[in-house]
Amino acid sequence: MPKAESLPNITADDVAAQAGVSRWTVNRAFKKDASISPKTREKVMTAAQSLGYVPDLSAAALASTRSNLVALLIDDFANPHKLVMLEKLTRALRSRGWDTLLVNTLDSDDAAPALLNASQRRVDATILIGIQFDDEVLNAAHDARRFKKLIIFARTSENPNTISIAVDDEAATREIAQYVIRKGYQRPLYMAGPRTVSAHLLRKETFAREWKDRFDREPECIAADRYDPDLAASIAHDALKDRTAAELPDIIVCENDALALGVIDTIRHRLGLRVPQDIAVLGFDDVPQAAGHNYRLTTYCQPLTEMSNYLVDVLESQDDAVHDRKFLGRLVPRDSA
Amino acid sequence: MPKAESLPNITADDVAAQAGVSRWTVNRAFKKDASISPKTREKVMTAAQSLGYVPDLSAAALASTRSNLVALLIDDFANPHKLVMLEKLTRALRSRGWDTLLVNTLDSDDAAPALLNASQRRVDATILIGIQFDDEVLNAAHDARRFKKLIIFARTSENPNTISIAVDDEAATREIAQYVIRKGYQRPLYMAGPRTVSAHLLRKETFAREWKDRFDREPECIAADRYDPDLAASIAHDALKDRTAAELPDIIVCENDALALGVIDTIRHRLGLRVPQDIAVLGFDDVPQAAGHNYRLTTYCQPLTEMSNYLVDVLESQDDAVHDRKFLGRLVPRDSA
DNA sequence: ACAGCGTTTGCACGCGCGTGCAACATTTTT
DNA sequence: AAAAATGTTGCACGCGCGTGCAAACGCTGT
Repeated sequence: MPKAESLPNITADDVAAQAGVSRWTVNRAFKKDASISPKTREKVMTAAQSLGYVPDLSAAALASTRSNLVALLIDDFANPHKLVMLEKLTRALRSRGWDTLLVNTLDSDDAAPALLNASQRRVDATILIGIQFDDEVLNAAHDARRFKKLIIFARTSENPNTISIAVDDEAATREIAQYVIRKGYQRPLYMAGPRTVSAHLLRKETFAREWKDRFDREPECIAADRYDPDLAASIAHDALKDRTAAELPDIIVCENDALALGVIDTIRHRLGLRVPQDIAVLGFDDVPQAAGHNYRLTTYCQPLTEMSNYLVDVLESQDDAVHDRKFLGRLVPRDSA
Repeated sequence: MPKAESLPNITADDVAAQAGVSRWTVNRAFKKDASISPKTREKVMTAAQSLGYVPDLSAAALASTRSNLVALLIDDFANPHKLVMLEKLTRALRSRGWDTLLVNTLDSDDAAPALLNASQRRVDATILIGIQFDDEVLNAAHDARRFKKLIIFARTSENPNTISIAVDDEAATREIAQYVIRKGYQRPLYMAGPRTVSAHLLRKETFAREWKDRFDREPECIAADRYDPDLAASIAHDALKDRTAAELPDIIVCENDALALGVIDTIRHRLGLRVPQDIAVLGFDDVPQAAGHNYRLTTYCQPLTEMSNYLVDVLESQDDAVHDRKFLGRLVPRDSA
C-alpha cells in the first residue's frame, strides 16, 4: 500500500540547524575530499543520522555540472551475454558511486530518441551496449549540446566521436583462426551476426583473411541478423539440412555465443549429429551456459570486469585524451571444438 | 574523443525569446494535456527544434514532486529470466514515458543501501525484482521519508507496505501439481530456491499440499540457495548420483526454469539418463531457452507484458487504493514432462 | 601575547523548471 | 452588442544543492 501523504523532505538545512552549523557544512560532510574537520563531520553525521537525512543527488546534479549518472543504452535482449554485461557494468559503476539509467532501445528507429531521452536526465556519459547505433546517429548525438562522453562498450568502433572500450577483435579472431587451423579443421563455416555492427564485420573479415592466408580460399559464410539462438538455429538448419555428409562443414565458427548455442542445438536436435565429432562449434563471449555440461562450448572470454573498471576510470578522468582501449581476452578451449 | 568544452545549455528561456512567448509557455508546449493553443505550441516547437532544445527532466523532477523515474533493484543475475523481465519492464516503462534507474543489489547486505541509493534520485517508485529483500528491509524503507511506492514485481509478498504484482503462485502451482498427477508421475522431487523468498515457500508448500491431499505423503524436497543453473546442476547431482534406478524420482519439479535447466543438464550429462523417459523435469517462467530444441521444457508462463503494463498503470494512478494484483499465466506443455 | 600561516566555515547566487493563481484573449450566450 | 463562460498566457516563488571566494578559526614559534 502506498504511503498516505509524503512528509516534508529533510534537507541539509534541517540537519544544519540540529548540528549547529551552516547548510554548506552539512553538504560538505557528505562529500569526500571536502575541506572539513573530522569532529565537525562527525557532528553533522550524527545529526543527519538522527533525522534520516541523505543528500539529494537530483538537486546536486542540477546545481553542478556533474550528475554521477550514466545512461546505459541497450537492445539485443535475446543475447544472454547482455545479462552478464549488465551485471559487470552496474557492479563496477555502483560500487564506485555511479548510478545507471537503463534505456531500452525499443526498436531500430529508436536509437536517436533513446539517446535524446538519456540526455534529458543530465547524464555524465552514455554507454552504448546495443547494436543499433550507426555513425549517423552517433555523430548527431555528438553534435547535440549537452552530450558528454559517448562510450561504446564491448564493441569496436572507429568513430572519432566515441570512446570504444572493447576486446581486440582482430587479435581475438586471429587466435581463434589459428586454433581452428591447428586443430586441423578443413571446412569451416563462419556464422556472422547483424551486418550493421562494425565489430562483427571485423571478426568475419579477420577470420576470412586468416583462412585465406593459410589455404588460399575463402571460408563459407552465413549470417543471422540478430544475436538470437533460435534464429541462429533456424538459419543453420536451413543452410545445412539438405547437404550430404561430405558437404557439411567440420566446424562452425560463430561470431558470438548467442549464435553458437543455437547452432549446437540445431546440429544435435535437428540434424541429429554430434558436436564436435560431426561438426564442431566455436563461439565468442563465454556466456554462462557455455561452461555448463550441456554445451561445453569452446569460446573466447572477454575480460569484462577489467573493461568495466576501465570504463569507470574513463568516467572519472577529466582530460580530453583519447580513451579508446582494446583489451585482450583468452580463448577457453572446451569440448565443442 | 570527448567533447572539448560543453557549450552553454539551451534552456526554455532561449526558446521563449526566439518564439516570442514566455518561458512558461515553452514548458507547457512540451507537456501533454497542458492548456495551450495549437498554434502557440507549433510556434514553440519550431523554435525549440531550431535551437535543439529539449526539456531538462532533471530540473523538472527537482521542481515538482514527480520525477517520472523509477528505480529497478535487481540481483540474481544468474537467472536468465531476469533478462526477459528487464526487457519487458523497461519497454513498458519507456514507451509510456518513464525512465529506469537500474540498481544492482551487489550482495546480501546491500539491499538497504541500494534502496537508499534509489531514494536519493527522487524516484517515484522503487521496483524490486531481486530476491534479497526481507520484511525488515522493506519496512525500514517504508518508514523512511521520501519513499513512495514500493513495488514487488513477479513475486508474491504479503508485506502490507508494498504493492505486489505477481502471478498467482498458488493457482499456478496447483495447476502444475494437477498436471504431474494427471500424467501419472509417482515419485516427484521438488527443487526449491532460496529460502528467504516468500513466493517460493508458497510454491513449494502448495505443491507439497496438493501432493499430500492426493497421495497422503509428502514429496521429497531439495533446495538451491540461488537461482543458478550450475548450482542446481550440482545439487541435483549430489542428491541423485548414488541412487539406484528405483530410488530415483520420476519427475523433478523445479521452482523455476533457472533450476530446471541445470537439472536437465545433470540428468543428461552427468547421470547419463534421458529426459523425460528416465526423469521428467518441470519448470516455471518459460525462459527463452525453454522453448529451444535442446530443452523443450514444460513450464509455466507468466504474462509479463500484461504485468508490466499493469505496473505502469499503478505508477500513473494517484489514489491510495491497494494495488496488489495476482495474474494467471498458463502451463506450457512441452517434451520434458 | 602576537604575527603568520594553513585550515575550516559561511554565504550570495544560480542550476532549469513546476505550482497555482491572476491577467488577458477568445468564444459563446442572451 | 454586452455579458458570461471558456480558453490561453504570464509570473513570483521555491525545489535542494554546488561554486568560488571571503571571513573566521586554530595552531606554531617567539
